[in-house]
Amino acid sequence: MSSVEKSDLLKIVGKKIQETRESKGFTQVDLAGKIIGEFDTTNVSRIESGRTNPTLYTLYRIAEALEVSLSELLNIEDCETEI
Amino acid sequence: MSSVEKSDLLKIVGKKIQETRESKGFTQVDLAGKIIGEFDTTNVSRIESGRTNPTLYTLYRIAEALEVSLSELLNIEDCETEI
DNA sequence: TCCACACTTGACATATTTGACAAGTCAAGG
DNA sequence: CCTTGACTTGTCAAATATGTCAAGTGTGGA
Repeated sequence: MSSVEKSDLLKIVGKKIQETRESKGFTQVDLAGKIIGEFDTTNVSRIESGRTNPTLYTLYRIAEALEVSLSELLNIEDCETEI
Repeated sequence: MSSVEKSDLLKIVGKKIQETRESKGFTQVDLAGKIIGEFDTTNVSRIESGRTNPTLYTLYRIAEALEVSLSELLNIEDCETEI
């Protein structure tokens, strides 16, 4: 509910993606390789660092590659907003 | 896990947004009005019908306006994939 | 019939994501 | 040193999301 700013939202979600990826022991290269369709490590990097505002479908493909649900990946309720 | 196609994903999420909006008794106009920043009913319509692939921040703003979490709004696990 | 409301659809300009490639940083190891 | 691996950063073209306006559809009420 906290009405997070756009740039903070992107950073929070990016960090969540990064944490999930690392917890699975994947590198960004691994992740990009597992994603459906074409996907460059460049994009992984940009999304993880919050420099880009990914689309729903992109988030979905990342969630799939990370073997978690979209819902889990975007569960930012309990996130420390320590940006 | 079912590896939904892009167009189906957009329709499923769109429908979920519509259902959530209607359950709150909002019209598309109400919703657009409650969304942070500029937002047109045109966009609500396009997103609900799955004709557009919304960005993370757009989804977040919609979730806020609907008073649900992003995670809830994108919980499509239990969705009938009856497209 | 006429009007208002809710929603859809088309077109358009602008901004931005995506995808692709090249180059740069930085750390660990040979 | 030098190389390799992981990641970042820049640029570019193409596709598309967003924001805006205008017009169209359908429904229900006065």
